[in-house]
Amino acid sequence: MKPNSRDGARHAARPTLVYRKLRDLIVKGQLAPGTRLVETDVASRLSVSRTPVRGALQRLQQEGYILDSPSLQQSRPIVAPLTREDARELFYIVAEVEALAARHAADLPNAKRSALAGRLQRINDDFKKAATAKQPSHHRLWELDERFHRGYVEAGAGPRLLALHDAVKPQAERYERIYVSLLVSELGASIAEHNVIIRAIRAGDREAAQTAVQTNWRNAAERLGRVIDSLGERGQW
Amino acid sequence: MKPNSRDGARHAARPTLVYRKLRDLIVKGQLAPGTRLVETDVASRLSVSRTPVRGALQRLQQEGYILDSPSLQQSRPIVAPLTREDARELFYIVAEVEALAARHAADLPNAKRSALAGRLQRINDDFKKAATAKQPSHHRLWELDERFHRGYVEAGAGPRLLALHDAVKPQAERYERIYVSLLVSELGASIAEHNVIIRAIRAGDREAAQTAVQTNWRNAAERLGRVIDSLGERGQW
DNA sequence: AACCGCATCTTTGTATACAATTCTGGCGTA
DNA sequence: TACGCCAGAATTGTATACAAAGATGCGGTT
Repeated sequence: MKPNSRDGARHAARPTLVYRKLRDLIVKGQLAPGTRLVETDVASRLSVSRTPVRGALQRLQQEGYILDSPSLQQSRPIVAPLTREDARELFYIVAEVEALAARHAADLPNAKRSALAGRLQRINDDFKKAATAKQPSHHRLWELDERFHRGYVEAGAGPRLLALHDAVKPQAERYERIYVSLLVSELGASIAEHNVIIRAIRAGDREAAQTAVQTNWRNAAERLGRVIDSLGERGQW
Repeated sequence: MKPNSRDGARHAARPTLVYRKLRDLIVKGQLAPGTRLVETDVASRLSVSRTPVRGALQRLQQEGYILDSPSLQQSRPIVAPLTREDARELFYIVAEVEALAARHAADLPNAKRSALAGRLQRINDDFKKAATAKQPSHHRLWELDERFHRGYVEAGAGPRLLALHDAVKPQAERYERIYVSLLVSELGASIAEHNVIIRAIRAGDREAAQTAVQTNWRNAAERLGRVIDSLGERGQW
């Protein structure tokens, strides 16, 4: 029984596929915080052996998506819980990472910078339109916000910073996805903060760009904190 | 070698031992940049099977100590090269990570803050003494600088930020270890910058603390960049 | 009924066999 | 000589067998 006998199509490494699949399930909330992850279960569910699953679990653990129960000797991984404190710390980290990228984006040569600013402006305009629609689509709002931030990160970050961003950001997404519905009412603040970012990048003012992004994420952290307070934490019992 | 602070008195798992051993060899430069890491070689050299080695290599790769050749299908890991660009990006990342920790340290209650400031002051005084000795010990200088920074990071960082710091900082150490001998002449600047950090923490001024740490590391990046220019890069050919 | 001890089951850790892929070197041909 | 091709070696990828550690539950004793 060799599952790889006839699947010669796309060549993304298998452990990476397992990793992505699990990460996706965790980020989207399908794997609830606190869930035990059993190697053999995951393996049979995804039709691979334990070996690639093990690699994927190690990666996920290192990035913070799963934790080890402090039981000695053995590992016993569970999906990381979502707590108010963790959210706050995480958002403050994202703030610094993206702010550094924005700083570098503001240092780009003039032509690239104004092209970037234009792209961001258009995304933020769409964002505003989507936010003021009668029935705002959560998914669309989330996607536009994501694209906005990704825009300057990709433009300004080097390979290391980009890797760090890719590792950290999806964990913030875990929180955003759960609480997004309750944040819709405060979208006006986001739009205004985005505009400050755009202006700083267009002006090539690195300090202003860095600060504006920090402010945007720190404010988001505070908004999220209030929502978590009212809704409760998940996976902590 | 010093055991890591947060992994307690328990026997470390074997993959972790392999991971630490390899990381140590890389950080200390015993495993030269560019070196191929062959699973079976590492395994036999450390008297374990390929399984735990594989886990260790995956962790090292994810953290950036080793890279995969972009050759298709298979992995073929090599020790990450040391380049001027990488050093710069890395130091700017450390700058933000430690600066965020310093910000939080400056938010501590008064008693803890001044105790911390006192500890840092003593370390920096020792640093100054060691720097002005007739024959400055590189190892001692490096250790005191390390302790200085670790002081406020441990005081201010939460679990996530601390984990991030532990993952990123040793990579900066790779550069520091190689070029430390050429940086001794500029220690005066470091001492002065450290004092700015101490004053900001003692005053409880979060913005000043964050900025002071950023400045310290960005200046270090520039100093290091000049040294690399004159000495050349490693593992890149 | 509550509790303890022990056998068993579950789960993770390690080693190893085998498959798939990539690299190397030599040989023939132009 | 230069080039390309093929066979075999080296290396990584995957599956699986077995070992070790921890959890579970049953039956007996009080």
